[in-house]
Amino acid sequence: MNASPRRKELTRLAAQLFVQEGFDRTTVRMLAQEMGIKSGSLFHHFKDKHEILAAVIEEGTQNALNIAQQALDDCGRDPEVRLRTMARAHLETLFADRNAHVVALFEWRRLDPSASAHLRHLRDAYEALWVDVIDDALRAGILHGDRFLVARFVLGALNWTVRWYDPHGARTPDELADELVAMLLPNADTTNV
Amino acid sequence: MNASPRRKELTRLAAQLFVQEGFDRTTVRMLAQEMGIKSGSLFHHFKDKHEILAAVIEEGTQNALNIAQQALDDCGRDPEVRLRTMARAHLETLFADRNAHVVALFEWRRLDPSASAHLRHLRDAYEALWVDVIDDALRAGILHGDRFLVARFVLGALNWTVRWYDPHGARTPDELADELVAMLLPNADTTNV
DNA sequence: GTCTATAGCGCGATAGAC
DNA sequence: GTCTATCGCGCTATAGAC
Repeated sequence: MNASPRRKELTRLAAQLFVQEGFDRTTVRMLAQEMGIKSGSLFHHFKDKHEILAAVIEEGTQNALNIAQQALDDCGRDPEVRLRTMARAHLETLFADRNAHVVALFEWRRLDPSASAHLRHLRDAYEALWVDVIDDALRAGILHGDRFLVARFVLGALNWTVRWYDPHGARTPDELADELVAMLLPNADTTNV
Repeated sequence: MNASPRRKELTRLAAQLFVQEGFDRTTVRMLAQEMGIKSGSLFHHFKDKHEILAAVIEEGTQNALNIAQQALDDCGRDPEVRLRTMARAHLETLFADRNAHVVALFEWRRLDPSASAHLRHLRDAYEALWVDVIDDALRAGILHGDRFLVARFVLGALNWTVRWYDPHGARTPDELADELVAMLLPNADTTNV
């Protein structure tokens, strides 16, 4: 869609507010103030408030997809390494890149139906990446269970970290990802990472 | 607090709407209609909209605590069984009992600070139950990792099921709980449940 | 305990000047 | 591309009759 640098910047600021306050409680006046303009001017860039949300979610999901794909391309073929790579990439987009991916996960239901239909393929592509990696791990015998269930349980564990994890606390996001993988693959040699 | 049967019933109806629409998008007019009264009458039972949320969350957390505690009391001392029991109890309060516990998990941040402070001990008690069970599993050597991290990962995986699991689909909530435990304890004999 | 009526406010969005 | 000004609506909550 429209991807002017200005609009990109506004989308980035919107993502921050949507994470802090939630979409419903974020007003167009708050968004405008954060962007240094008046609320009326916002509607020159976006046709309505929901289009801002769609832009944030598209950005967040696309970014997660790009980062995960890139990381997978660079990490070799070992199933355990690939699993750890995906977990790290996921937490990186949630906590380092920040905001847009969190909004995509937690405000998806606020999308209007047409935007949701348009963005579903992006989300599905990201989930497909995960199912592939899980599948490799299942075939290698280092994980067990139904591929879709395992993928959703692992993603759930990762997504929920948004609610309790402090990225500036004792553990880095990478360490947190490694702890999750270590819990799932107790027999692997992960003590000397 | 005030726990008249009438208020209990209204709280139950409110929980349903809060899950369907989210707290912010649920209006007092919608709540009143669902309860068969006019919106002004609502404020005879609750001093404001936030007090309704606090009542729902208290109900949901207390109920989760009661059910989990009861289930643990009845299930013996085997660490694996206790873990499975907790997972089943958690999904039962999310999908069978329905609604109030879901609201407690997903709308906690909408509580005003005083209500949040007042209810924190309930949530902590429930989490403490989980950490105890996880601790037993760690000491028995059937799970590995940091007690708090493992508890939060497992709870995250369970909580996120609200976003994708259909309790009327192919798997019952109990089966889903068992699948999660089977993923975590791959060496246990769970094939003949 | 529920009603009617409405106060008072903040919201999303628009119009037209610059 | 941003401004000022404002419309029209729906929201939470209140007041007072019944």
